[in-house]
Amino acid sequence: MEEQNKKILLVEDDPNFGTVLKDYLMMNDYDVVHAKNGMEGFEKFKKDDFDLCILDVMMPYKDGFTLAKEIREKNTDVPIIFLTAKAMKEDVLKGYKVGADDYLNKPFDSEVLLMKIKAIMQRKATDSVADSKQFEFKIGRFDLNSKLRFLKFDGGEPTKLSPKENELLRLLALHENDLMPRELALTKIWRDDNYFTSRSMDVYIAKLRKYLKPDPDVEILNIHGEGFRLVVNGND
Amino acid sequence: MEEQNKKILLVEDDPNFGTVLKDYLMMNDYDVVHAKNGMEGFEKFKKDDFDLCILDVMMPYKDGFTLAKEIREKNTDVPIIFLTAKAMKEDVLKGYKVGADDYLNKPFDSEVLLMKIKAIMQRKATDSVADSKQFEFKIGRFDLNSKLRFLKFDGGEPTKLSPKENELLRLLALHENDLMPRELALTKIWRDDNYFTSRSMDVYIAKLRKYLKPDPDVEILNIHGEGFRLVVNGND
DNA sequence: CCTTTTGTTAATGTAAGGTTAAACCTAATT
DNA sequence: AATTAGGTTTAACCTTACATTAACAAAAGG
Repeated sequence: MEEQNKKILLVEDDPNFGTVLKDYLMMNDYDVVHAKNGMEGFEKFKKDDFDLCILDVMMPYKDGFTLAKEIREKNTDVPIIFLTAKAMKEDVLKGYKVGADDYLNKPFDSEVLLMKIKAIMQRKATDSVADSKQFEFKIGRFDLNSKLRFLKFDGGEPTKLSPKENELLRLLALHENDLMPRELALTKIWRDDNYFTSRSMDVYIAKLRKYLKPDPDVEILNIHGEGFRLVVNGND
Repeated sequence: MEEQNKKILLVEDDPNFGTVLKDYLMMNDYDVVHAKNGMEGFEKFKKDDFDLCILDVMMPYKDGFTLAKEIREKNTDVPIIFLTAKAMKEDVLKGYKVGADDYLNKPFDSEVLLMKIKAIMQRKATDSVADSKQFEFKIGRFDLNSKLRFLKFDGGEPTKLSPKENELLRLLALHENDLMPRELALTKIWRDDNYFTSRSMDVYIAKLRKYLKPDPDVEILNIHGEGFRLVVNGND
């Protein structure tokens, strides 16, 4: 099979500008889905898998940041580029906190945008080839469905997991029996590594341990100063 | 564990601005090497491993782009951020072509730079997990897993090792049956060779001997004034 | 011997992790 | 507008893990 075009979600309320941009991107071999506001953007995001999101910051109903946060809850990896008219410092900072990959001030040159897109895609390509699209895990007698965010014990009633619980358990599961470095979880899930996020993470470890208690063969061990290790005994 | 600070190469010809920026970065826990021009920048780059390069574009003798190209020839991965006074489109494009990770126009807000650095480092954090060196050793009837920091006797329950215990035993294992000079451990693990670190090391030797007691064929011998020797009897 | 080096144990101080509850925030509902 | 609910962060307090230092005993080696 030939290489699939990259899919871009473009959320931009200005119909003229949006359409022009969409056409321009499509001319450059990207598949583009254009949403006219934050609401619609989120709906479309849920329905499909995108390689990149380009979000206007100022939109009616739901601004770009809010949308980005919702997107991040569903998907921690997809790159996000913000478009903004004003280059307010707080806005930029806010953007990076939500996990922006880049930032563009309107009006911008479309070629520049194209280069940024290329650069980001390249990073993704080299970056996380490995930690792929894996969403289902067997953890001892548990089944974790990371896409639907639930945890089942012995095929019984599923326990719902919050986004953070889910992401953390997923990261641990990806490294089953191996070290999952603190730093990794903090940068990937919390997008910041400081005293508070670190404490927050500990709180979540406690929650997960509680969830995992039913199976005595499953445990989360700490490696002092390094990180955590999800071990499943009895299958070695 | 002594978490290593990230190392940044800063190449900036304006002495005032360069110094201020360097200090600011160092205050934020980065190790910064400051070069005053492209030539010097490349020399310093070759001499060390950096996690990030911040290059001024306009510099005498060798501009930022040329330097970036040379850096890319040596290292395809290290992230590069360009600083530039003028926001010429061609420059931006040129930058991305050379493989820039980001682009900042002077004057810029230092907090913004900090966020960009963080964002870039986060992206990098993902792939650095995998690199496997030598972490597993068989020592008589023991198995040392130096990555997960545990020691197993006869495949039984693993004993957890502290970072220092682990490093020291690993060094001994690397020199199994051979002399492991005091000085080596002190400079590699304690990063200082004086009376106190030396005594500290002796304390750790005592701890290791205790751990290794279960196997009578394994012992740590002292070579007076020289160092220690991890010997495994019965397999020669 | 008698000085230096090493062996060992215990005491101390600090940092990291564990746990629980309260505070906070935002979205959804009344 | 006020309330509620879910999710997350912050705070407080406690426990455990580590590394260093001190103190004293025992070997080594000139």
